[in-house]
Amino acid sequence: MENATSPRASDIAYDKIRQFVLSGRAEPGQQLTEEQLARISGVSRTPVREAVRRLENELLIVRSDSKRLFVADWSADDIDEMFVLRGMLEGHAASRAARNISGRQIEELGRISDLLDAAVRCSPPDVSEFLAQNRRFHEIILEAACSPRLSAMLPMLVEQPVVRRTATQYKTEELLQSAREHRELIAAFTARDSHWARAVMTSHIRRAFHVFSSTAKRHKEQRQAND
Amino acid sequence: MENATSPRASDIAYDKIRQFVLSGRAEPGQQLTEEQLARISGVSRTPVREAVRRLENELLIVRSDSKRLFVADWSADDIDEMFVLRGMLEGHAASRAARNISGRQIEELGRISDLLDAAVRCSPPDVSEFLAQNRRFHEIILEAACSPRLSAMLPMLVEQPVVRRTATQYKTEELLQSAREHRELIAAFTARDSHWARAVMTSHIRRAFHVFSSTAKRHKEQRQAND
DNA sequence: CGATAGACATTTGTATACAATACCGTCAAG
DNA sequence: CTTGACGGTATTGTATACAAATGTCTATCG
Repeated sequence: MENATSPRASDIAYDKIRQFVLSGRAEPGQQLTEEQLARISGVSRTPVREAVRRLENELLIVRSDSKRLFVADWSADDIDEMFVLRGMLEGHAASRAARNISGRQIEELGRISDLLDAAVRCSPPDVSEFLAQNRRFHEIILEAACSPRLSAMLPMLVEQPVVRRTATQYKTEELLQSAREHRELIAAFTARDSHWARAVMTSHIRRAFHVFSSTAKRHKEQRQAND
Repeated sequence: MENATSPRASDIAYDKIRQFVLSGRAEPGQQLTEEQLARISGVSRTPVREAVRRLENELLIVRSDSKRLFVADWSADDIDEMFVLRGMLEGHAASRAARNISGRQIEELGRISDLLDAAVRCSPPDVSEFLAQNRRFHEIILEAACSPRLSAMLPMLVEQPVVRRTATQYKTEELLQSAREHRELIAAFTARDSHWARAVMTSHIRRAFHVFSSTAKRHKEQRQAND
Protein backbone atom coordinates (compact mmCIF):
# COMPACT_ATOMS: atom_id res chain seq x y z
CA MET A 1 0.00 0.00 0.00
CA GLU A 2 1.17 3.47 -0.75
CA ASN A 3 1.89 5.99 1.92
CA ALA A 4 0.15 9.18 0.91
CA THR A 5 1.51 11.24 3.77
CA SER A 6 5.21 10.90 3.19
CA PRO A 7 7.50 12.54 5.65
CA ARG A 8 10.02 13.37 2.94
CA ALA A 9 10.19 17.08 2.38
CA SER A 10 10.97 16.52 -1.27
CA ASP A 11 7.72 14.59 -1.65
CA ILE A 12 5.80 17.31 0.09
CA ALA A 13 7.36 19.80 -2.28
CA TYR A 14 6.50 17.58 -5.23
CA ASP A 15 2.86 17.35 -4.24
CA LYS A 16 2.47 21.03 -3.43
CA ILE A 17 4.17 22.27 -6.56
CA ARG A 18 2.29 19.82 -8.72
CA GLN A 19 -0.92 20.96 -7.12
CA PHE A 20 0.09 24.57 -7.63
CA VAL A 21 0.71 24.03 -11.31
CA LEU A 22 -2.27 21.80 -12.02
CA SER A 23 -4.83 23.77 -10.05
CA GLY A 24 -4.41 26.64 -12.44
CA ARG A 25 -3.05 29.02 -9.83
CA ALA A 26 0.03 29.14 -12.03
CA GLU A 27 -0.34 30.44 -15.56
CA PRO A 28 1.18 28.43 -18.39
CA GLY A 29 4.44 30.07 -19.34
CA GLN A 30 4.82 31.81 -16.01
CA GLN A 31 8.27 31.82 -14.48
CA LEU A 32 8.86 29.95 -11.26
CA THR A 33 11.81 30.55 -8.98
CA GLU A 34 13.11 27.92 -6.66
CA GLU A 35 12.75 30.24 -3.73
CA GLN A 36 9.12 30.96 -4.52
CA LEU A 37 8.45 27.24 -4.77
CA ALA A 38 10.27 26.73 -1.49
CA ARG A 39 7.97 29.29 0.15
CA ILE A 40 4.89 27.64 -1.35
CA SER A 41 5.83 24.19 -0.19
CA GLY A 42 7.30 25.22 3.13
CA VAL A 43 10.66 23.51 2.73
CA SER A 44 14.11 24.64 1.68
CA ARG A 45 15.42 24.87 -1.85
CA THR A 46 17.23 21.54 -1.75
CA PRO A 47 14.16 19.28 -1.72
CA VAL A 48 12.42 21.73 -4.05
CA ARG A 49 15.10 21.09 -6.62
CA GLU A 50 14.50 17.37 -6.43
CA ALA A 51 10.79 17.87 -6.81
CA VAL A 52 11.36 20.16 -9.76
CA ARG A 53 13.50 17.50 -11.43
CA ARG A 54 10.63 15.09 -11.26
CA LEU A 55 8.08 17.58 -12.51
CA GLU A 56 10.43 18.58 -15.24
CA ASN A 57 10.65 14.98 -16.27
CA GLU A 58 6.87 14.83 -16.49
CA LEU A 59 7.09 17.95 -18.63
CA LEU A 60 4.87 19.86 -16.24
CA ILE A 61 7.72 22.29 -15.75
CA VAL A 62 10.22 23.26 -18.40
CA ARG A 63 13.64 24.85 -18.22
CA SER A 64 14.46 27.77 -20.46
CA ASP A 65 17.59 28.08 -22.57
CA SER A 66 19.42 28.41 -19.39
CA LYS A 67 18.02 26.94 -16.31
CA ARG A 68 15.16 29.18 -15.46
CA LEU A 69 11.93 27.40 -14.66
CA PHE A 70 8.57 27.92 -16.29
CA VAL A 71 5.15 26.37 -16.11
CA ALA A 72 4.73 24.19 -19.19
CA ASP A 73 2.48 25.40 -21.94
CA TRP A 74 1.01 22.70 -24.18
CA SER A 75 0.13 23.22 -27.78
CA ALA A 76 -2.79 21.47 -29.44
CA ASP A 77 -0.26 19.22 -31.16
CA ASP A 78 1.25 18.32 -27.80
CA ILE A 79 -2.12 17.24 -26.51
CA ASP A 80 -2.97 15.28 -29.64
CA GLU A 81 0.27 13.44 -29.31
CA MET A 82 -0.22 12.76 -25.65
CA PHE A 83 -3.36 10.86 -26.52
CA VAL A 84 -1.69 8.98 -29.35
CA LEU A 85 1.14 7.89 -27.09
CA ARG A 86 -1.24 7.05 -24.29
CA GLY A 87 -3.22 4.90 -26.68
CA MET A 88 -0.11 2.99 -27.66
CA LEU A 89 1.31 2.60 -24.18
CA GLU A 90 -1.87 1.89 -22.29
CA GLY A 91 -2.82 -0.52 -25.03
CA HIS A 92 0.47 -2.23 -24.52
CA ALA A 93 -0.01 -2.21 -20.76
CA ALA A 94 -3.42 -3.82 -21.14
CA SER A 95 -1.94 -6.44 -23.42
CA ARG A 96 0.72 -7.33 -20.88
CA ALA A 97 -1.76 -7.19 -18.04
CA ALA A 98 -3.98 -9.72 -19.80
CA ARG A 99 -1.07 -12.17 -19.63
CA ASN A 100 0.03 -11.43 -16.06
CA ILE A 101 -2.97 -10.30 -14.08
CA SER A 102 -3.94 -12.28 -10.98
CA GLY A 103 -7.40 -13.40 -10.00
CA ARG A 104 -7.26 -11.11 -7.02
CA GLN A 105 -6.52 -8.14 -9.24
CA ILE A 106 -9.38 -9.00 -11.56
CA GLU A 107 -11.71 -9.08 -8.56
CA GLU A 108 -10.39 -5.72 -7.48
CA LEU A 109 -11.10 -4.31 -10.94
CA GLY A 110 -14.63 -5.67 -10.62
CA ARG A 111 -15.16 -3.86 -7.34
CA ILE A 112 -13.84 -0.64 -8.78
CA SER A 113 -16.07 -1.07 -11.76
CA ASP A 114 -19.06 -1.30 -9.42
CA LEU A 115 -18.03 1.96 -7.81
CA LEU A 116 -17.67 3.54 -11.24
CA ASP A 117 -21.18 2.49 -12.13
CA ALA A 118 -22.49 3.85 -8.87
CA ALA A 119 -20.76 7.16 -9.44
CA VAL A 120 -22.33 7.48 -12.87
CA ARG A 121 -25.81 6.37 -11.89
CA CYS A 122 -26.49 8.82 -9.10
CA SER A 123 -27.79 12.17 -10.21
CA PRO A 124 -26.00 14.25 -10.84
CA PRO A 125 -23.14 11.88 -11.62
CA ASP A 126 -20.31 12.13 -9.11
CA VAL A 127 -17.59 13.07 -11.55
CA SER A 128 -14.89 13.47 -8.98
CA GLU A 129 -15.55 10.00 -7.58
CA PHE A 130 -15.64 8.66 -11.12
CA LEU A 131 -12.23 10.18 -11.80
CA ALA A 132 -10.72 8.78 -8.62
CA GLN A 133 -11.94 5.26 -9.30
CA ASN A 134 -11.00 5.53 -12.95
CA ARG A 135 -7.49 6.34 -11.90
CA ARG A 136 -7.36 3.37 -9.54
CA PHE A 137 -8.62 1.14 -12.31
CA HIS A 138 -5.86 2.18 -14.67
CA GLU A 139 -3.27 1.98 -11.92
CA ILE A 140 -4.11 -1.63 -11.23
CA ILE A 141 -3.74 -2.49 -14.88
CA LEU A 142 -0.40 -0.74 -14.96
CA GLU A 143 0.65 -2.70 -11.91
CA ALA A 144 -0.48 -5.96 -13.48
CA ALA A 145 1.53 -5.12 -16.57
CA CYS A 146 4.68 -5.57 -14.48
CA SER A 147 6.73 -3.11 -16.43
CA PRO A 148 8.88 -0.56 -14.64
CA ARG A 149 9.34 1.22 -17.93
CA LEU A 150 5.66 1.68 -18.56
CA SER A 151 5.25 2.77 -14.97
CA ALA A 152 7.87 5.40 -15.50
CA MET A 153 6.57 6.63 -18.83
CA LEU A 154 2.83 6.72 -18.41
CA PRO A 155 2.69 9.33 -15.67
CA MET A 156 4.06 11.88 -18.10
CA LEU A 157 1.14 11.24 -20.41
CA VAL A 158 -1.67 11.33 -17.89
CA GLU A 159 -1.63 14.92 -16.82
CA GLN A 160 -4.47 15.84 -14.56
CA PRO A 161 -5.64 18.94 -16.40
CA VAL A 162 -6.33 16.94 -19.49
CA VAL A 163 -7.92 14.09 -17.60
CA ARG A 164 -10.09 16.38 -15.56
CA ARG A 165 -11.05 18.53 -18.48
CA THR A 166 -12.04 15.41 -20.37
CA ALA A 167 -14.13 13.84 -17.70
CA THR A 168 -15.89 16.91 -16.40
CA GLN A 169 -17.17 17.37 -19.92
CA TYR A 170 -18.52 13.87 -20.22
CA LYS A 171 -22.21 13.69 -20.65
CA THR A 172 -23.87 10.92 -18.66
CA GLU A 173 -24.14 8.72 -21.73
CA GLU A 174 -20.41 9.12 -22.31
CA LEU A 175 -19.63 8.15 -18.73
CA LEU A 176 -21.83 5.09 -19.11
CA GLN A 177 -19.99 4.11 -22.25
CA SER A 178 -16.71 4.52 -20.42
CA ALA A 179 -17.96 2.27 -17.62
CA ARG A 180 -19.02 -0.29 -20.21
CA GLU A 181 -15.54 -0.27 -21.68
CA HIS A 182 -14.11 -0.96 -18.24
CA ARG A 183 -16.38 -3.99 -17.99
CA GLU A 184 -15.21 -5.17 -21.36
CA LEU A 185 -11.61 -4.82 -20.28
CA ILE A 186 -12.35 -7.06 -17.32
CA ALA A 187 -13.88 -9.57 -19.69
CA ALA A 188 -10.75 -9.50 -21.83
CA PHE A 189 -8.56 -10.00 -18.77
CA THR A 190 -10.71 -12.87 -17.55
CA ALA A 191 -10.35 -14.50 -20.96
CA ARG A 192 -6.59 -13.76 -20.85
CA ASP A 193 -6.98 -12.34 -24.33
CA SER A 194 -4.18 -9.82 -24.77
CA HIS A 195 -5.28 -8.73 -28.25
CA TRP A 196 -8.79 -8.04 -27.07
CA ALA A 197 -7.52 -6.13 -24.05
CA ARG A 198 -5.24 -4.01 -26.20
CA ALA A 199 -7.98 -3.20 -28.65
CA VAL A 200 -10.51 -2.21 -26.01
CA MET A 201 -7.98 -0.04 -24.21
CA THR A 202 -6.82 1.67 -27.37
CA SER A 203 -10.35 2.46 -28.33
CA HIS A 204 -11.11 3.61 -24.77
CA ILE A 205 -8.32 6.17 -24.86
CA ARG A 206 -9.10 7.18 -28.38
CA ARG A 207 -12.72 7.88 -27.54
CA ALA A 208 -11.63 9.97 -24.58
CA PHE A 209 -9.51 11.97 -26.98
CA HIS A 210 -12.44 12.77 -29.22
CA VAL A 211 -14.64 13.75 -26.32
CA PHE A 212 -11.83 15.97 -25.14
CA SER A 213 -11.09 17.61 -28.44
CA SER A 214 -14.72 18.33 -29.25
CA THR A 215 -15.33 19.97 -25.87
CA ALA A 216 -12.07 21.88 -26.18
CA LYS A 217 -13.33 23.20 -29.51
CA ARG A 218 -16.65 24.15 -27.98
CA HIS A 219 -14.86 26.02 -25.22
CA LYS A 220 -12.78 27.92 -27.68
CA GLU A 221 -15.82 28.97 -29.65
CA GLN A 222 -17.52 30.15 -26.47
CA ARG A 223 -14.48 32.19 -25.52
CA GLN A 224 -14.42 33.78 -28.95
CA ALA A 225 -18.16 34.50 -28.78
CA ASN A 226 -17.64 36.32 -25.47
CA ASP A 227 -15.11 38.73 -26.99
CA MET B 1 41.47 22.08 -12.06
CA GLU B 2 39.51 18.99 -12.99
CA ASN B 3 38.07 20.49 -16.13
CA ALA B 4 39.23 23.16 -18.53
CA THR B 5 35.69 24.06 -19.47
CA SER B 6 33.09 24.57 -16.78
CA PRO B 7 30.03 22.47 -17.41
CA ARG B 8 27.66 21.95 -14.56
CA ALA B 9 29.01 19.64 -11.92
CA SER B 10 25.75 17.75 -11.99
CA ASP B 11 26.33 17.04 -15.67
CA ILE B 12 29.83 15.85 -14.99
CA ALA B 13 28.45 13.57 -12.33
CA TYR B 14 25.77 12.34 -14.69
CA ASP B 15 28.29 11.46 -17.38
CA LYS B 16 30.75 9.83 -15.04
CA ILE B 17 28.21 7.77 -13.18
CA ARG B 18 26.52 6.73 -16.37
CA GLN B 19 29.88 5.74 -17.76
CA PHE B 20 30.68 3.89 -14.57
CA VAL B 21 27.46 1.90 -14.76
CA LEU B 22 27.47 1.24 -18.48
CA SER B 23 31.13 0.34 -18.81
CA GLY B 24 30.53 -2.70 -16.66
CA ARG B 25 32.83 -1.52 -13.88
CA ALA B 26 29.71 -1.71 -11.73
CA GLU B 27 28.01 -5.06 -11.33
CA PRO B 28 24.26 -5.22 -11.83
CA GLY B 29 22.63 -5.26 -8.43
CA GLN B 30 25.62 -3.71 -6.72
CA GLN B 31 24.90 -1.06 -4.12
CA LEU B 32 26.02 2.48 -4.79
CA THR B 33 26.36 5.10 -2.11
CA GLU B 34 26.09 8.76 -2.85
CA GLU B 35 29.44 9.39 -1.29
CA GLN B 36 31.11 6.75 -3.44
CA LEU B 37 29.56 8.30 -6.54
CA ALA B 38 30.71 11.71 -5.36
CA ARG B 39 34.27 10.39 -5.13
CA ILE B 40 34.05 8.81 -8.56
CA SER B 41 32.78 11.95 -10.22
CA GLY B 42 34.88 14.38 -8.22
CA VAL B 43 32.03 16.59 -7.05
CA SER B 44 30.02 16.85 -3.86
CA ARG B 45 26.92 14.87 -3.01
CA THR B 46 24.48 17.60 -4.02
CA PRO B 47 25.06 17.42 -7.80
CA VAL B 48 25.45 13.66 -7.49
CA ARG B 49 21.92 13.46 -6.19
CA GLU B 50 20.63 15.35 -9.20
CA ALA B 51 22.54 13.07 -11.52
CA VAL B 52 21.20 10.03 -9.72
CA ARG B 53 17.65 11.31 -10.13
CA ARG B 54 18.16 11.43 -13.87
CA LEU B 55 19.75 8.00 -14.04
CA GLU B 56 17.03 6.63 -11.84
CA ASN B 57 14.51 7.97 -14.27
CA GLU B 58 16.27 6.16 -17.09
CA LEU B 59 16.10 3.06 -14.90
CA LEU B 60 19.85 2.64 -14.99
CA ILE B 61 19.85 3.00 -11.23
CA VAL B 62 17.09 1.77 -8.96
CA ARG B 63 16.14 2.60 -5.40
CA SER B 64 15.51 -0.16 -2.92
CA ASP B 65 12.54 -0.38 -0.59
CA SER B 66 14.02 2.47 1.23
CA LYS B 67 16.16 4.80 -0.67
CA ARG B 68 19.34 2.90 -1.11
CA LEU B 69 20.77 2.93 -4.59
CA PHE B 70 21.64 -0.06 -6.74
CA VAL B 71 22.83 -0.67 -10.26
CA ALA B 72 19.84 -1.82 -12.27
CA ASP B 73 19.63 -5.44 -13.24
CA TRP B 74 17.54 -6.21 -16.31
CA SER B 75 15.68 -9.43 -16.76
CA ALA B 76 15.20 -11.02 -20.18
CA ASP B 77 11.60 -9.81 -20.05
CA ASP B 78 12.79 -6.26 -19.39
CA ILE B 79 14.95 -6.38 -22.47
CA ASP B 80 12.26 -7.89 -24.63
CA GLU B 81 9.93 -5.15 -23.58
CA MET B 82 12.48 -2.45 -24.18
CA PHE B 83 12.61 -3.51 -27.79
CA VAL B 84 8.83 -3.70 -28.09
CA LEU B 85 8.46 -0.19 -26.70
CA ARG B 86 11.31 1.10 -28.82
CA GLY B 87 9.63 -0.34 -31.87
CA MET B 88 6.41 1.47 -31.06
CA LEU B 89 7.96 4.77 -30.09
CA GLU B 90 10.65 4.98 -32.74
CA GLY B 91 8.05 3.91 -35.28
CA HIS B 92 5.88 6.74 -34.09
CA ALA B 93 8.83 9.13 -34.21
CA ALA B 94 9.58 8.12 -37.78
CA SER B 95 5.95 8.63 -38.67
CA ARG B 96 5.95 12.14 -37.27
CA ALA B 97 9.32 12.89 -38.77
CA ALA B 98 8.01 11.98 -42.21
CA ARG B 99 5.49 14.77 -41.85
CA ASN B 100 7.79 17.40 -40.35
CA ILE B 101 11.29 16.77 -41.58
CA SER B 102 13.07 19.55 -43.46
CA GLY B 103 15.06 19.20 -46.68
CA ARG B 104 18.18 20.13 -44.79
CA GLN B 105 17.61 17.33 -42.31
CA ILE B 106 17.05 14.80 -45.09
CA GLU B 107 20.36 15.86 -46.65
CA GLU B 108 22.00 15.42 -43.27
CA LEU B 109 20.60 11.92 -43.01
CA GLY B 110 22.03 11.22 -46.45
CA ARG B 111 25.50 12.30 -45.38
CA ILE B 112 25.30 10.17 -42.25
CA SER B 113 24.13 7.27 -44.32
CA ASP B 114 27.25 7.62 -46.49
CA LEU B 115 29.39 7.49 -43.36
CA LEU B 116 27.52 4.41 -42.21
CA ASP B 117 28.20 2.69 -45.50
CA ALA B 118 31.86 3.63 -45.29
CA ALA B 119 32.11 2.27 -41.76
CA VAL B 120 30.65 -1.04 -42.84
CA ARG B 121 32.63 -1.41 -46.05
CA CYS B 122 36.13 -1.09 -44.65
CA SER B 123 37.60 -4.30 -43.30
CA PRO B 124 37.20 -5.00 -40.61
CA PRO B 125 34.03 -2.92 -40.28
CA ASP B 126 34.47 0.04 -37.95
CA VAL B 127 31.76 -0.90 -35.51
CA SER B 128 32.36 1.95 -33.14
CA GLU B 129 32.08 4.50 -35.97
CA PHE B 130 28.97 2.70 -37.17
CA LEU B 131 27.43 3.02 -33.73
CA ALA B 132 28.23 6.70 -33.44
CA GLN B 133 26.72 7.55 -36.81
CA ASN B 134 23.77 5.27 -36.17
CA ARG B 135 23.06 7.24 -33.03
CA ARG B 136 23.28 10.55 -34.89
CA PHE B 137 20.90 9.20 -37.50
CA HIS B 138 18.28 8.29 -34.95
CA GLU B 139 18.78 11.54 -33.08
CA ILE B 140 18.01 13.56 -36.16
CA ILE B 141 14.82 11.64 -36.71
CA LEU B 142 13.86 12.21 -33.12
CA GLU B 143 14.56 15.91 -33.56
CA ALA B 144 12.48 16.03 -36.71
CA ALA B 145 9.63 14.34 -34.89
CA CYS B 146 9.28 17.54 -32.84
CA SER B 147 7.99 15.83 -29.75
CA PRO B 148 9.34 16.72 -26.35
CA ARG B 149 7.60 13.67 -24.96
CA LEU B 150 9.29 11.24 -27.30
CA SER B 151 12.57 13.00 -26.63
CA ALA B 152 12.06 12.42 -22.94
CA MET B 153 10.95 8.83 -23.22
CA LEU B 154 13.24 7.30 -25.80
CA PRO B 155 16.49 7.76 -23.90
CA MET B 156 15.24 5.33 -21.29
CA LEU B 157 14.80 2.67 -23.96
CA VAL B 158 18.10 3.08 -25.76
CA GLU B 159 20.52 1.92 -23.13
CA GLN B 160 24.05 1.67 -24.37
CA PRO B 161 24.78 -1.83 -23.15
CA VAL B 162 22.01 -3.24 -25.25
CA VAL B 163 22.84 -1.09 -28.25
CA ARG B 164 26.51 -1.92 -28.06
CA ARG B 165 25.93 -5.59 -27.43
CA THR B 166 23.64 -5.70 -30.41
CA ALA B 167 25.90 -3.97 -32.86
CA THR B 168 29.17 -5.53 -31.85
CA GLN B 169 27.55 -8.84 -32.64
CA TYR B 170 26.43 -7.79 -36.08
CA LYS B 171 27.96 -9.76 -38.87
CA THR B 172 28.95 -7.67 -41.87
CA GLU B 173 25.86 -8.77 -43.76
CA GLU B 174 23.69 -7.63 -40.89
CA LEU B 175 25.38 -4.23 -40.82
CA LEU B 176 24.82 -3.89 -44.55
CA GLN B 177 21.15 -4.71 -44.10
CA SER B 178 20.94 -2.10 -41.38
CA ALA B 179 22.52 0.48 -43.67
CA ARG B 180 20.02 -0.46 -46.38
CA GLU B 181 17.17 0.14 -43.96
CA HIS B 182 18.54 3.58 -43.22
CA ARG B 183 18.47 4.33 -46.94
CA GLU B 184 14.91 3.15 -47.13
CA LEU B 185 13.97 5.41 -44.25
CA ILE B 186 15.41 8.33 -46.18
CA ALA B 187 13.33 7.31 -49.16
CA ALA B 188 10.21 7.23 -47.00
CA PHE B 189 11.02 10.68 -45.63
CA THR B 190 11.64 12.06 -49.08
CA ALA B 191 8.26 10.72 -50.15
CA ARG B 192 6.74 12.18 -46.97
CA ASP B 193 5.14 8.80 -46.45
CA SER B 194 4.55 8.46 -42.72
CA HIS B 195 3.16 4.93 -42.94
CA TRP B 196 6.16 3.73 -44.88
CA ALA B 197 8.55 5.42 -42.48
CA ARG B 198 6.84 3.84 -39.50
CA ALA B 199 6.89 0.38 -41.02
CA VAL B 200 10.55 0.53 -41.98
CA MET B 201 11.53 1.81 -38.57
CA THR B 202 9.51 -0.77 -36.71
CA SER B 203 11.03 -3.54 -38.74
CA HIS B 204 14.49 -2.01 -38.28
CA ILE B 205 14.18 -2.15 -34.50
CA ARG B 206 12.54 -5.53 -34.58
CA ARG B 207 15.36 -7.01 -36.61
CA ALA B 208 17.88 -5.55 -34.18
CA PHE B 209 16.00 -7.30 -31.43
CA HIS B 210 16.31 -10.70 -33.08
CA VAL B 211 19.98 -10.23 -33.78
CA PHE B 212 20.41 -9.28 -30.16
CA SER B 213 18.44 -12.12 -28.69
CA SER B 214 20.09 -14.78 -30.82
CA THR B 215 23.58 -13.62 -29.90
CA ALA B 216 22.55 -13.34 -26.26
CA LYS B 217 21.40 -16.94 -26.43
CA ARG B 218 24.65 -18.01 -28.05
CA HIS B 219 26.58 -16.23 -25.29
CA LYS B 220 24.59 -18.00 -22.64
CA GLU B 221 25.22 -21.39 -24.21
CA GLN B 222 28.94 -20.69 -24.37
CA ARG B 223 28.99 -19.70 -20.73
CA GLN B 224 27.19 -22.89 -19.78
CA ALA B 225 29.57 -24.94 -21.92
CA ASN B 226 32.49 -23.43 -20.03
CA ASP B 227 31.17 -24.56 -16.66
C1' DC C 1 19.65 -22.09 20.85
C1' DG C 2 16.69 -18.51 18.96
C1' DA C 3 14.60 -14.24 19.30
C1' DT C 4 14.75 -9.49 20.21
C1' DA C 5 15.91 -4.93 22.05
C1' DG C 6 19.09 -1.53 21.90
C1' DA C 7 23.44 0.72 20.79
C1' DC C 8 26.40 1.87 17.07
C1' DA C 9 27.67 2.63 12.19
C1' DT C 10 26.30 3.76 7.73
C1' DT C 11 23.55 6.09 4.52
C1' DT C 12 20.23 9.28 3.00
C1' DG C 13 17.64 13.80 3.67
C1' DT C 14 17.52 18.86 4.59
C1' DA C 15 18.97 23.47 5.51
C1' DT C 16 22.06 27.05 4.89
C1' DA C 17 25.92 29.78 3.17
C1' DC C 18 28.33 31.11 -0.46
C1' DA C 19 29.93 30.96 -5.47
C1' DA C 20 28.90 31.26 -10.29
C1' DT C 21 25.98 32.65 -13.78
C1' DA C 22 22.38 34.87 -16.24
C1' DC C 23 19.28 38.76 -16.79
C1' DC C 24 18.27 43.63 -17.34
C1' DG C 25 18.54 48.43 -17.15
C1' DT C 26 21.76 52.22 -18.00
C1' DC C 27 24.84 54.77 -20.41
C1' DA C 28 28.21 55.92 -23.79
C1' DA C 29 29.92 55.62 -28.48
C1' DG C 30 28.98 55.25 -33.32
C1' DC D 1 18.25 56.01 -32.91
C1' DT D 2 20.87 51.71 -32.60
C1' DT D 3 24.26 49.01 -30.57
C1' DG D 4 27.16 47.22 -27.38
C1' DA D 5 29.66 47.24 -23.07
C1' DC D 6 29.22 47.56 -18.10
C1' DG D 7 27.63 46.65 -13.56
C1' DG D 8 24.10 45.70 -10.20
C1' DT D 9 20.56 42.37 -9.03
C1' DA D 10 18.09 38.22 -9.25
C1' DT D 11 18.50 33.28 -9.78
C1' DT D 12 20.58 29.04 -10.08
C1' DG D 13 24.56 25.81 -8.74
C1' DT D 14 27.64 23.66 -5.27
C1' DA D 15 29.67 22.44 -0.96
C1' DT D 16 29.27 21.54 3.72
C1' DA D 17 27.27 20.61 8.23
C1' DC D 18 24.06 18.46 10.58
C1' DA D 19 19.54 15.79 11.27
C1' DA D 20 16.84 11.73 10.42
C1' DA D 21 16.53 7.22 8.96
C1' DT D 22 18.04 2.68 8.07
C1' DG D 23 20.78 -1.32 8.58
C1' DT D 24 23.75 -4.32 11.54
C1' DC D 25 25.81 -6.32 15.28
C1' DT D 26 25.83 -7.85 19.91
C1' DA D 27 24.28 -8.89 24.38
C1' DT D 28 20.65 -10.46 26.96
C1' DC D 29 16.47 -12.90 27.97
C1' DG D 30 13.16 -16.56 27.28
